[in-house]
Amino acid sequence: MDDAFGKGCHLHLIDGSAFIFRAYHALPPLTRKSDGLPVGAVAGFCNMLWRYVQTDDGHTAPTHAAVIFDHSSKTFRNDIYPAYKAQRPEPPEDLRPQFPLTRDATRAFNIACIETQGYEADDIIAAMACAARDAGGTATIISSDKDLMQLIGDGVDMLDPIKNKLIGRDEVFEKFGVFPDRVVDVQALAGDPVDNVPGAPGIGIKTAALLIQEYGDLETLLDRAAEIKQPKRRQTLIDHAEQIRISKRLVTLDCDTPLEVTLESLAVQRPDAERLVAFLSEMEFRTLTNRVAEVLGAEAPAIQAAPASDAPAAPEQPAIDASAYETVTDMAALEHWIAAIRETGHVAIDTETTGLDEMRADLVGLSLAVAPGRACYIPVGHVAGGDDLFGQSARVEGQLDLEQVLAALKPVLEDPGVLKIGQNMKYDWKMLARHGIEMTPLADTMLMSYALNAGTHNHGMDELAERYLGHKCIPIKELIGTGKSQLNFAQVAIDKAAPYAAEDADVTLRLWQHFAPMLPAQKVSTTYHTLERPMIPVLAQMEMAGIRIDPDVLRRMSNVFAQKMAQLEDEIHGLAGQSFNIGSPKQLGEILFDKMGLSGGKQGKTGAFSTSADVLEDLAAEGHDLPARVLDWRQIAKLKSTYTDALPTYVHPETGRVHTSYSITGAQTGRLSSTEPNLQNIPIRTEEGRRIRQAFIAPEGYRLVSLDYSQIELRILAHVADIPALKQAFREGIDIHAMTASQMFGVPVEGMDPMIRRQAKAINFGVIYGISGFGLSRNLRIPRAEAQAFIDTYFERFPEIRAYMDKTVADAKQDGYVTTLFGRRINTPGINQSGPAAGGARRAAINAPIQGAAADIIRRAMIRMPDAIADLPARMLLQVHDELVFEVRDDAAAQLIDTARIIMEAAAEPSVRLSVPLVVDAGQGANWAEAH
DNA sequence: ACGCTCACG
DNA sequence: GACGTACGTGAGCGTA
Repeated sequence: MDDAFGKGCHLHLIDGSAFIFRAYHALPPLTRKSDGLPVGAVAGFCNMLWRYVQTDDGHTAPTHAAVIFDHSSKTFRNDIYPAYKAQRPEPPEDLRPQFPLTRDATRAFNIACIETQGYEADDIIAAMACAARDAGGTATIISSDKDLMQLIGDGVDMLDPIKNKLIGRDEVFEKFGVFPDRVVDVQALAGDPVDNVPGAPGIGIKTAALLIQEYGDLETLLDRAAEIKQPKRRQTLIDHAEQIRISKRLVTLDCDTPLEVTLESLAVQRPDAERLVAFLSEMEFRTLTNRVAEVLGAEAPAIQAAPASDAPAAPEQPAIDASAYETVTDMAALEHWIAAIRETGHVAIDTETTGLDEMRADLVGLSLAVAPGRACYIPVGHVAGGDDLFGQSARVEGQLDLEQVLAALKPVLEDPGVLKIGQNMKYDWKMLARHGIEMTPLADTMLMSYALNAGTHNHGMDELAERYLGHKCIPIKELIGTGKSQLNFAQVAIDKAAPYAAEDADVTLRLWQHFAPMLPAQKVSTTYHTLERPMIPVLAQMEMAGIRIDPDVLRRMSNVFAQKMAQLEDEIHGLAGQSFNIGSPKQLGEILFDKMGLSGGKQGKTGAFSTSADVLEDLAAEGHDLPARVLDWRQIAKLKSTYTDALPTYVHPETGRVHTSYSITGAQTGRLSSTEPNLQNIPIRTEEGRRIRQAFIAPEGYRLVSLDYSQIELRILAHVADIPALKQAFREGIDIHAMTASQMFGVPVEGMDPMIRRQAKAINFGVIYGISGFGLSRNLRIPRAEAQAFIDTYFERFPEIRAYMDKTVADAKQDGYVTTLFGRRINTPGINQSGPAAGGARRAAINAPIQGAAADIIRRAMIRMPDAIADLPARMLLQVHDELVFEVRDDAAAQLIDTARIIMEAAAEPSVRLSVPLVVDAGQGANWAEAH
């Protein structure tokens, strides 16, 4: 280990957040050439760090150093005084993605990177300065922040990095009129408008210093306020004594902030030349890369403005060898791995569990990887294969205790300076969150693949390993078997489990190394960092929250449905003249078309008759009763089996709620999908189905709130295709379908025939889907020629739409992908095919940027939502593509609606300034039916 | 395992 | 002129 921190040691504490903001404002908004990622602040930050590392101007050189960052805007000070820093504007959009990069930069410089949830950088700096002094060493704070000046004293000084000027007691007196030990008293009186520290009205630094000089300290002053001669000043101090005391607590930095690292671990290390140069060249900082390379004697890789699409030459890597992994069975070995993680600054992690449902499964083991081929498995929950008489299985000997392992790993898993890499991180995040560990920061190879390859292939690990590493993973089936006799992972022998599990971590790490440089090269860094990765904790928390349902409501409905179905069954069998399985399309087809001789065509490969609702509706319209009854029966059967019967089986035994799972990569367009159960397809279109939503309820004292975007896809179309008529209609807030009908058929919007409006609506939707005459004719049940005539008229009236469609398809053909307004990339393989498949690919390409942009917008809203509603007694529970559902305490529903609406309506900004407004409708009630 | 049907946006 | 077709999902059921 490092030597103890003590006499002769000198600690430098660099105020990272101040560095970032200064760099951001000092420099023009630079972007990375290859992909447009904003990097101005990172560039300035790196330059400052480099200058700092290089400078040796006689000021005591540090033996230890750390860069300290603010972690989040909410700190314990908000509990003391809610308005603290409240009016502070959000950091600019182009700065935000740079925050994590500045952490990366710090690590690349081989300097410790420190931040703590709930504390400001200033608090950590104070605690570390105290610790350094208490240990007999000294500290220098690299900052010019006046709030830190109170810390100056014996053994602690400050250095303004811009002026390169030392700030000591005299400089503080110059600024505050008091010495450092009384600075907080002056600040408490004077307040600080920038941070919203109230202080005493009408008293500034000058007056405050005068008062403190006269009375010695703040408490004495307040006690003896009555003696003050000036009447106004006297009254102010008496009236605002409490406010002044609060102000003092706000500005005071104490030594008690918990530190998550030891001073010893901050020993100054020479930057690893290769790593630093690699980082700088990835950022494409040409000048600095060359300079650093020269000074440190490393080779500067050539920076390409537009890297070739073929994969860069991969460094030599050890082959994947499942027998080479370590099984960790004692704490000393675990500590070794933790040290290795701290050394590399990243770790690939994978959890093994007893099942796929992360709300119910138990942890069986964890695997870690720090470098290719360097991985381990930590078994914690393996049991002997056979059950005993009581169905209990014995825990296998020689495993570490789960809680002990997690306690040891927690600091590093929550350390903002250590990147946690996973494949489908949401799963592992939830597993660990159930044990009180909230991993951050995160990288997810599945999401990286999605950002790069959506539309091309799926993003499961086995598939990625095969495609990108040329490696076939050990199939899980080899361990647990298949079918009825399938084991759970806990029952797998440790010597079989370890190679499999550790391999997963190893593969994940290698995939991360493979994908990381491709993100910037393929220009999807911003998508990954702003639209994919931040979804992990947001969705994990929604899923863990779950939504309450009332099983009794569903059971009653189910009984009613059962009776109705029995009744209809009798009727249908009577009409058919025989008994048959109505649920079998095959048997139904035979009854309808063979036995009864109705007209209807054959379908598809199987040669079976189609009995889809379309067909049955046509038959019913011709006056046939049987198909009409079958339609009724099917509707009820669907509601019963898929909803009223199935939903209660998903109620979690402990939470009493239903926890869906969202797939971030489930849809090609950026939409989420929802499984087990799918809560994105709960009925609403028919009255009977809609009632199922009454079973989705809020607990006593709470309400459900639903907010949904109105016509978001048409609005996006209006914007991206730049259609003046459509944009104007949205700006004026008029009925968009009526407007379309009016334009097409030349009828006034007032008193419009509902049928005409319906047709226009169908066309509007058709456009979004890549309209065809055939599709429209079928949807509207009108002759194909008529439908085609509608479409022709539509394109005449709105020529910009055709231009947009043609351009989108042309882009797709040329690039092999389309992009959304926010830069999401959706690949379009098959766009250059010929034959029938080409039509489908073409329509998908037209639809993807529209559906995808809508998905991007609601993702942006969701990512901002937790912070926005943090102070409300409310939780976000569900997302249904253009709708968000919340649970909120009765008294705060209105406030939640206000807040969430603002976030949703402004979600595109500031990345994209839409030329049409986004409008959000809101509702609330005791259940989802009422809220909608 | 796969196709059909149908629930949603 | 023919091909086929609205875009994106997931679940339950019947059939092979």
